[in-house]
Amino acid sequence: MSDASRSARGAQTREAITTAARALFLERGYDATTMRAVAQRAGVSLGNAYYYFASKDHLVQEFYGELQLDHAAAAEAALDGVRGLGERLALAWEAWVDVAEPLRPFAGSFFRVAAEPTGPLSPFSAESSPAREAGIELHRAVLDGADLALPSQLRAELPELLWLAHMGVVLFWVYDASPDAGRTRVLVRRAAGLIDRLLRLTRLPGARGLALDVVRLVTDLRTRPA
Amino acid sequence: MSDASRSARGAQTREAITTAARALFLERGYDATTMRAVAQRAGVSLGNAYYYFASKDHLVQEFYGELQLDHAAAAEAALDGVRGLGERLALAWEAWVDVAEPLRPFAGSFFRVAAEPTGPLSPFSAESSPAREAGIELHRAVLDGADLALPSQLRAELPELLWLAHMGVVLFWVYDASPDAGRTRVLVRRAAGLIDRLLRLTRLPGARGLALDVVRLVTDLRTRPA
DNA sequence: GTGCTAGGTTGAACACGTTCAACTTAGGAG
DNA sequence: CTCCTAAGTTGAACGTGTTCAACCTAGCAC
Repeated sequence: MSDASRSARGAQTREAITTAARALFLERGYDATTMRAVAQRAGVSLGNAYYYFASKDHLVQEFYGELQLDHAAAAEAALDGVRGLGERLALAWEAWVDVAEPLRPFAGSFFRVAAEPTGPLSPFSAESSPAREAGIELHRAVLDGADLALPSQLRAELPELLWLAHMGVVLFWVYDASPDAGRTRVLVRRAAGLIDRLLRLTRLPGARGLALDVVRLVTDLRTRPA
Repeated sequence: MSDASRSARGAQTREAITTAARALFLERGYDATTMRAVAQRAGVSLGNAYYYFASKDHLVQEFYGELQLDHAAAAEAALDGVRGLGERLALAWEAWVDVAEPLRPFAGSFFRVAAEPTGPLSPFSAESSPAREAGIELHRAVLDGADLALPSQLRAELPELLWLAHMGVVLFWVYDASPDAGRTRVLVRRAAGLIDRLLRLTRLPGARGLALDVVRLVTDLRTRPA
């Protein structure tokens, strides 16, 4: 068996499992979906599902990765030609709400899994490092395309700070039960505008010192490891 | 059997269960502690434990309530005679870090339980309403004792906003693996100072409008229910 | 053809959280 | 005393996520 066909055998089974999992998660939600049901619909044995996914939690990581890619693509398309930072931020975050919409039915259970600090799905875990880097990179792109001059120290930290703010938006979204995530959409649009204005305020001497102290705090906390 | 003695019988069993649970959580952590082990150490049957606590999750709610009371008492003592808002906020939050320290070993698992949006332990759930109100009340007291004049609209929303910020601190603390929660202590002390300065900035006309728009966003989001 | 190996596959078994129908006990009513 | 009710108590049973020793299969070396 060649490398290609050897891995093809495995890849096919793996895909069957993710397909079955996606369908069942959407039908019944995360908790009500059993590993046995996933395995059965995928046409494999229970043990075999665990050969490809170390745990039920790892199944959702698959969707998390897809979400990242979809968001990056949607954001890039939406941002084309837009220069204002507030508008760019709003569009990027709204794009996330759009692509994440299908996951809403089981967002809660998904989040409970992600919340485990030592778990593989935690946004701060080593296993999530690629996703985290991609998220920060996306916010760097939001900034790069904007026509807003900022103090360089602040500017350097801003991609990560905006990503953190985005994680806050995600948190809000998880708890948001309004139709079509309407409250999250309100939050996103107006918060983006407020952040824009807040950043412009750093031109004032008083506010500038405060902003730089915020940056200093963030860097200090990062360079003070466990 | 009088009401008092009737409930006394139950209360005694209930206390035996919480005592056993506390000991086992500290010894082994949340996940490694089984309901069977709790029941056995408490000297009751497995089913009986479920007569007093609807689920394993509900066991930790007991500690959460105690934590609230301890925090309120510790904060009140620490704040006596202190007038500066930044210092009051720092002391109140540091008091929380102190009283929460014993829970650190299983804070992660505890948090995973609390993170479930529809779960009883979520800080936004109806079941947590008393704890949430108490937390907001504590921050109102922090503000009441401070010698800082603020726009009234902002002032009215501030207790809840500071409580939300405190939830953010708790979030950071959950993910903080540094010895004695050192990073959280750094965050708390310096963030409190920054918040103080930020609030003073609202005296500037430019910043004031921004602050009031933040307040407006918060109230809009609250008055736009699911 | 005959091994050999590594990747793939299986289902029984385990420990767990949770449920529930049955049982026991305490105290008041007659 | 005897009954009655509500509170309290029990452990077997269920469904779950996860593990594991055993097994199978495809390709390669000879």
